[in-house]
Amino acid sequence: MAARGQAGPATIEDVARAAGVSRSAVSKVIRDAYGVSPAMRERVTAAIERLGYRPRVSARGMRGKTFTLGIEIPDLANPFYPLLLAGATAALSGTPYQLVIAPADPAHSEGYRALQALVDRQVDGVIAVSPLVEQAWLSEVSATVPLVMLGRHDRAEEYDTVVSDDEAGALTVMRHLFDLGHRDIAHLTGEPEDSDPGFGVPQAIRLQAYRTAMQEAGLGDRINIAHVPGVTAGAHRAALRLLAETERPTAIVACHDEPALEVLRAVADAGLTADDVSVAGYDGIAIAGHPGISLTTMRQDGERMGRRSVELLLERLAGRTAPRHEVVEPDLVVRSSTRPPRALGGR
Amino acid sequence: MAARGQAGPATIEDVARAAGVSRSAVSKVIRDAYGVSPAMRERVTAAIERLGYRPRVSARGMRGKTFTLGIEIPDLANPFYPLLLAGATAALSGTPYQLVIAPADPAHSEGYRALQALVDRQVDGVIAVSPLVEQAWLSEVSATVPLVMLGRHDRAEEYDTVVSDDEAGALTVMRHLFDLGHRDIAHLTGEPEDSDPGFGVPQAIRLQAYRTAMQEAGLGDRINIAHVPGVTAGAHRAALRLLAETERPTAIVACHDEPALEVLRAVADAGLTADDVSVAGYDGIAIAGHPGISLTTMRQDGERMGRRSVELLLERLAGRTAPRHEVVEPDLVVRSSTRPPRALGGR
DNA sequence: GTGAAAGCGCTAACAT
DNA sequence: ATGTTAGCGCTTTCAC
Repeated sequence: MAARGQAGPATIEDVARAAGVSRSAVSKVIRDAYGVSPAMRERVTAAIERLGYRPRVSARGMRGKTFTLGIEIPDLANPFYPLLLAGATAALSGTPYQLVIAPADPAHSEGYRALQALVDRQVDGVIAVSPLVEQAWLSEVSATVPLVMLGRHDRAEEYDTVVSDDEAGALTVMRHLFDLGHRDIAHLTGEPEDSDPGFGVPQAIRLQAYRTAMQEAGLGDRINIAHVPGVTAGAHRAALRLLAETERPTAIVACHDEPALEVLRAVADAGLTADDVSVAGYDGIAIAGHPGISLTTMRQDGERMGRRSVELLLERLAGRTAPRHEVVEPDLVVRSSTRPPRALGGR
Repeated sequence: MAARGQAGPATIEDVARAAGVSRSAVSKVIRDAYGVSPAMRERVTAAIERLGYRPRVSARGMRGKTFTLGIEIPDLANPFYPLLLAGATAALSGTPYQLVIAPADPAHSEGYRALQALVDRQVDGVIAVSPLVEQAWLSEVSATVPLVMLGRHDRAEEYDTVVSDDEAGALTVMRHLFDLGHRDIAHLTGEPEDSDPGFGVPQAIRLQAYRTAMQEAGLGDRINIAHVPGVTAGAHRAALRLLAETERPTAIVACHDEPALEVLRAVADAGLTADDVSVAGYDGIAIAGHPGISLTTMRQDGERMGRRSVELLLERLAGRTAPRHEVVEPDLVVRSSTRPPRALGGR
């Protein structure tokens, strides 16, 4: 497919020579800019084809765009994130842009590194999913390149945001449990430092909603929060501890689905069932719908969130300057992991 | 953190001026090349810090390396792939290289597009996970940049490969089922075109191993293969069909875990249990260990595979020229989804 | 040990 | 409509 002339891949120069035209002519053709006769376009295209020419993105980058959009993602192992990617990729198909992902270990607040790596590579736009980077730093980054912060509730003037309505979502879960008759509801989440930096991390919002809901239901004294470092990894043990309490909660709400799965595992390991303790998660990952799991959860439309993020970026590249802040509504998916508490005669 | 002088981010020129040295001096410092006095290094470092200078990767790319390794991955939704990424990322920490991921929809044989996008971006090395691209094309690519093909069994002189021993793995699953007493074992896999292009796609190897095992067990006439387009999406329906057969199989082996989960769902939906039909998958994804799932599977060490791929790339960058082909052994994980067939008195 | 200068492959402003 | 040319920010000889 690529027939090279001499050393290394063909350059724009090679194409120009082969087609008997100038470099700028070739450049115009590949960018389909104004001012090329059909005849010339024809010859150039043929030469490009024949030489298997591919423009070097680095070289283009020096003069402007790289046609690359970057997204920084923590923990690809959480099945919610690939949904964002699917949406983002879909929104990009048909455009000349390519999406590249920079993975970032959330544990070490590596978001900075990954985001910086993307910026260093001259991406034309970035999406950040890291919850734990400073707002000021993000503003600084967005002076260089359009930025969308995905999944955090703090708004800034400099960059766009896309979030799900975590407060409404978390309140909906609580209402669902109250409606079933639950009163002793525990909440399982990460370390306080991780959920409190003040810039509206989803887990922090959901935790606060839990508190509010309990208070307003007059259950302030039954508030029971398990802060566990490395939520997903620690959820199993933390849940076992909750289940061993003398006043065992009748329901456990986890800050998202991954730890919720661990809670379900703990319930099973403790020899209990959904009749003994109800479990709810958050995100609506696919496996929650499996009959063996059947986890009640709030579904977030990750695909839509990813898609919107890309669209906001494309708008910026098209010239928009006013910030936009999108909110996506989640919806409750009730499954058999939540049932009335036993005392009320579970079904 | 970044105090800019005038317009746009600082360049090497700005740093040179600020430190009162030449551009090449700065260049030497940032690459820590030979020939810089401690005094100069000191001043330059200070200036870099003060200006918040970051070398543009595009500019560096024009003269040589981009310090970027690319990996092309189909279907991030399959939890096996993030394992590869975790391994790859881990192997890269401490090196000056950054990993970028190019997602590729496997359905459209988009591997070409994603891989090409990476090459266009001048990555210093690529890992390809796409099973369906032509060997010849890969060889061509590897003339430009070191390439590791991950998860395919065809060997080439031009590039390195990392695979798991799929034949041994698939045979092990079959032996496990035979040992339990199963004879009517069905195999669920993708479309023949997807598994047969001749370059050793894992699914094709596993399918062949199934055939071989059945033949050698004298069960050639009970071979029962369901080829379903879009395995994961189609597995549920295909499984229901298998379960409705008059000579219903006592065991179903799926080509990997994702479709196996769908088979489990189908078993439940048909009102059956693991006592009626055993199910096995392949890959050893985490959820297979959940009590609600408990899927028997062959575990592949994805983390190790990702790590080795990166290491092979780094070796190439360090000068190795002879191709290397690594094989990683999978191991059987027995769970409650496989039991003796009912006729034998399943416990 | 340090700096001057020549490119790397493109794009875009400017001739023609 | 087409070609000429001046950089973009860096690395890398090669003099000093």
